[in-house]
Amino acid sequence: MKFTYNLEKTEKNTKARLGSFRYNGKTFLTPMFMPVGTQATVKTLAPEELKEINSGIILANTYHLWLRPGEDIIDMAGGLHKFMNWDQPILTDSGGYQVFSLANPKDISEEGVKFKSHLNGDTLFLTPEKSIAIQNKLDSDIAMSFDECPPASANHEYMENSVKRTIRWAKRGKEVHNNPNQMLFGIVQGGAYPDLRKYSAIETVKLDFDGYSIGGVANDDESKEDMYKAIDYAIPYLPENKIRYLMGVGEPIDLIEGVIRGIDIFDCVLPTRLARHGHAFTPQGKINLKNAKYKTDFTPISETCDCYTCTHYTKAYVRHLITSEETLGARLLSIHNIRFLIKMMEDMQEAIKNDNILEYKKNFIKNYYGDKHE
RNA sequence: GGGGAGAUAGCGAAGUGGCCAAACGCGGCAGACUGUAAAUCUGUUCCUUCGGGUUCCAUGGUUCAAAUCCAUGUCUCCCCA
Repeated sequence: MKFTYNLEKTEKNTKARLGSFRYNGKTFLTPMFMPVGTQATVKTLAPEELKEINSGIILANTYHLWLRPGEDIIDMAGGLHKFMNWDQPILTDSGGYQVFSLANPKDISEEGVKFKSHLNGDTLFLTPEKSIAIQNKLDSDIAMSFDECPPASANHEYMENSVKRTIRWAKRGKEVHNNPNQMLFGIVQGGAYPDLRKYSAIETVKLDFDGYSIGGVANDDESKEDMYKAIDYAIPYLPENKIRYLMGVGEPIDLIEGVIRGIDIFDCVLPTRLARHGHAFTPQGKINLKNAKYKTDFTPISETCDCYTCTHYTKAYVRHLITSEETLGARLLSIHNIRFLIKMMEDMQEAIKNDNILEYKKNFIKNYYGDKHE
């Protein structure tokens, strides 16, 4: 293992945690936001740009890299870090989310999951053993157990069977995991059912992973309340001294709610996807730069943001790039949106130190939603 | 000068008697997006007090009914001299 997690402190009024780890001579603090680089790249951004906005871990995807270029080629390149020129931590998702997005319920068996390749329609079969073997070869720092990520709308019976199978899969994956430099995380499922989240957490922890994640949230039409409850149901059963990772969550308000509930790391495609679609996070809420009203707005996206985009360019210019489909627009907005979320995490780290995260939340909501919310 | 083709909503382009306020694409205006099949997808785009009103180069005509048929005019493009 290339790093170990240290829990530094827990905030006085909430379950928010400040943690740290050292990697390649640098110290990283949690709570942390992980930009998503599915295909061994955070879309439109170079590693230097990610470091400049203080990114820590990034996420890559087993399924996508398995299909292209293939784990053997990445192995030949000397592993994912060398291949993509990233010397900070990498977490690889297991392909579990692709069970949700690419497969049908009937394609899921005890053995594994049948997929149709999104590239050429080939029938593929991914198993827990295969997912871990691929991740071992990719040589990421954190591998994820192969899980099923069922829809939030799944009924109790389906969810219970799914949770139990995911635990069996986790066990199978752990048994074949053999990269000593790589941590392996377990995934808690169970939807919004208290008994299943508890059961999943207890049984997953019994398998003794290097960290734990909460998955299956923010799928389909799940309400925010259900998502927060899912976290609350699982957290009490997770060990204090291990990283807790809430998978796939990245709306600003959800990051705050997650941190307050005891989550350490998050990943989400939102900042980069919204960027490509012309949206920007600002302290006063999300804005759509494609809107005509920004045509002649020669002010930065955010006056208070320290990112390269906000310190050098105007809304009108970024809007022009986006509407002209110039790739620099997506890049500048990706820089800004990721920086916005990372800055939130930095502010929350500070707030945890100062035991005033509830005040941070209150102020954030007041600015972000104004009169529209709470 | 002779022969031919055409003029449809912001643009391109279907439609060639009724099912046409008029397909489709682009552009415009908005919306969605939470472990990325996602630089994608959705809605909307003549006017309207939502009852309706006014359109398919112009004018006149045929018809119960015309973007569609006929006549004349205007303009555009192509070929030959």
